[in-house]
Parts: sequence; C-alpha cells; structure tokens
Amino acid sequence: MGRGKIEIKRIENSTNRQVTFSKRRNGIIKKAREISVLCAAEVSVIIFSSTGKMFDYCSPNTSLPNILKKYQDNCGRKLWDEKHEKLYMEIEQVKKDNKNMEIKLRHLSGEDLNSLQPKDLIPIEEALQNGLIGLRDKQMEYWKMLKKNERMAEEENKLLTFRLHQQELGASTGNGGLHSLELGYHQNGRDMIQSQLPMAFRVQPNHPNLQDNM
Amino acid sequence: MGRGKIEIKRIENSTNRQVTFSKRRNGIIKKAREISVLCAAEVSVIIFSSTGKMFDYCSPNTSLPNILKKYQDNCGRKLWDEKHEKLYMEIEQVKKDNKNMEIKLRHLSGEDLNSLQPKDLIPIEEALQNGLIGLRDKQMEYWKMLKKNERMAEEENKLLTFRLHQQELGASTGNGGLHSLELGYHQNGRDMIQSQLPMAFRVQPNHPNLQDNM
DNA sequence: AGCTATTGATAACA
DNA sequence: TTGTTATCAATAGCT
Repeated sequence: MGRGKIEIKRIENSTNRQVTFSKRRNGIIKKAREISVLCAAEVSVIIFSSTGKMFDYCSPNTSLPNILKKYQDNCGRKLWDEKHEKLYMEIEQVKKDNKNMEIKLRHLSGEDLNSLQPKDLIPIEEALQNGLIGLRDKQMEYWKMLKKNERMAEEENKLLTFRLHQQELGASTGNGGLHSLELGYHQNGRDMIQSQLPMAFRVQPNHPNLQDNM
Repeated sequence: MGRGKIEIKRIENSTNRQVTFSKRRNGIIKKAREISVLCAAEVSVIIFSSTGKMFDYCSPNTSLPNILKKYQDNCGRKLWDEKHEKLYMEIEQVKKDNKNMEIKLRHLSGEDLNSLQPKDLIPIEEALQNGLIGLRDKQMEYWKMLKKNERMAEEENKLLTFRLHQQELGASTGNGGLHSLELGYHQNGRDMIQSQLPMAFRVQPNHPNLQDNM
C-alpha cells in the first residue's frame, strides 16, 4: 500500500524507518480504536519504537490492569502473580508467628488456659517464675545502686558540710588562697559521682530506648 | 475499504460483528507483526472479543512482562505495584506487631530488662504476678476436679466390691436372675462417672486444641 | 470460508 | 516534519 510494494524486513534507512513507524503506529492505533467500537472488543496496544519512545492504546470502558487481569485468567500465564504469591506467603508466615506469640502472651497472663491440659500448665508456671526471678534480680540491682548512690550522697553531704564549715572559718580569718583550689577538687568529685550514676537515675526528659517499645 | 463505507459504531448484527471482528483482528495482528519487523519496534497487542475470547500478539525478542515493565517505567502508571505496595505495608505492620510482642515476651521472661527504667519494671511484675494468680486458679480447679474424681472412684470401688461380694454369695446360692439387671445398672453408673470427668482427664492419644499452638 | 468491488493505508516523493 | 498521491492492502458485503 504505497508507491511500491515493500518487503517485510527491517528498514535500514533510519529516517525512513522513523517515518514508517510513525505512520504505521497511527494506523494500528486507529484500527485498534475501530475494532473496539465496531465489535465491542477490549483492546490494549503498547508499542515501543526502536528509540525507546512509547505509545499505547486502551479501549474505553476498561483499563490496562483490567485487561492484564483477564489476560492472566485466560491464558494461565503469570505476569506478576508469582511476586504476589511470595508476598502472600510471607504475610501468612508472619501472621502465624504473631498468633503463636499472642497465645503465649495470653497464657502468660493466665488467660485461655482452658484449652491446655494440666501438664501443659507446668512450663508456663516455670516461665512465669523464671520471669519473676529475672525481674527481681534486676530490681535488686537497681535497689543496690540506689542504696549505693544514697550512701555516696550522704558522704558528699558530709564533705560539703565540712568544707562549708572550713570556708566559714577561713572567711573570718581572711585566708582565701586555698579555697578555690579546694572547690575545684570538690567539683571534680561531683562529676565522678555523677558519671557513676546508672543512666536510669540521671535526669532525662525521655528515654530513647523506649520510643519503639510502647 | 470494502464494498461500501461503514460508520465506525457498534455493529448490531451479531454475525456481521463476529466476522468483522475476526477479519480486523487478523489485520491488526498482521500490522503489529509488520511494524515490529520493519521498524524494530516492541509491540504488544491484546484483544478480547465481545464474547470474551482472547487473542494476543507480542513481538519477538521480548515478552509481555518485559513490555509491561517498560510501560510502567515510562508512563509512571502503576499496574501492579499498587497491590505490591499494599502487601508490603501489611507485612510491615504485622512485623511491627511481631516485634512488640517479642519484646513483651522477653520482658516477661526477665530478659532485656536493661533498656527499661525501674518504674517500667512495675507493670511487668504485676503482669507476671497476675499471670501466676490466673495460672494457679486454673491449677487449683484441676486439682479439685482430680480430688473429686478420686472420691468418686473410691465410692465406685466400694460399690464394686460390695456387688462382687453379693455376686459371690449369689453364685454359691444359685440365685442368678437379679445379677444381670444389677450389672446393667452398674455399667450405667460407670458411664455417668466417665462423662463427668473433664476432657483433660480422659485417655486421649493427643489433644486437638494443641495442634496449632506449638 | 472465498471473492471482489471498494475504501483505507501508506511508500515514495515534495 | 507534514502533505500529496500513486499504489498496494484490507475488508464489507455477498456467496
């Protein structure tokens, strides 16, 4: 259909190829539109030129995803379901883990025990008792630290009182040279005590480790 | 192009429509093949007839998934990624739940307590204690049932011993008429006792409720 | 399915 | 590019 028959093989002349592509592309898309109207057909056409430019047509009253879904249903080929399948399986696995943990948590809260036999209560009891032991170890640890800090604070207090007393005596005798040195030493001691305090006991507006846990 | 011009609108005559569909469909696919050869283009054509029959063409040296991938990259439209996105989000959500529960379980086991402040230990301690209370309630319940069953078994034993004694006496005196009746009554009593036993105490090879829990 | 009169598409050229 | 036009190709209406 033109001023001469042409062989159906790659057009080597680049310009010619581009022109032919443009005209035939329009032709195909026009034909696609026509058949979709004339015959109430659903049509999808996607064309990439050799230079990578894209053109497409999709009949009205439908959509490409729609057509692709029907395509899959019809010819059984997998276009994307393989990926979906994997994701679905992952969800199922994670949900299963979830359920198991939920059940464990319930059991540890003393709920839903009716489905268990008496012998199954024993490991739960042990877990709870071990949990309490671990917890109380930690509480004891904190308690000891608290006590230790208290003692240190008391000792520091004594020191402060003593220094203050000395200072008052020094002020009345006019002997101030040594005081700044002694004050410096004292502040050093304070920093040391502060650094020995466990993190939990220092004044902080919030605790970064807890942000994600609740 | 035919024995007369036709309007581009739905062909009402069903037979005509089918024939036209068939001819034009072949035409489009031929054209698609031609442009793909002549212009080194990548082409995908999918056509559904109004009766739902599918026809497709895909240029050689490529594939439909390939073309669809390029399609998405080119025009930014989402064909299936939207679905993927949703699935990914669901996985993330469920995994987050998972992590939270894992942390709770660890805390209840007395592990990973270093990241907690002393005041955060209190609710955990309460949870563990409540769990133990619930658990011990259930254990006590089972214990009471056990005791009750024991008592019933003892009473049944007494009854059996008594009946046996009577039977022995009856056998020696040749009086057999009443025995079968009494034996029937006796077996009834046994079934009753069996049915009053809680499920957990009946002989079973495995427990269906536990299949999914571990 | 074929046939063929016609219309439609397009290769070469401007 | 875009338009023109001589040709070839597709196909509508019949069989």
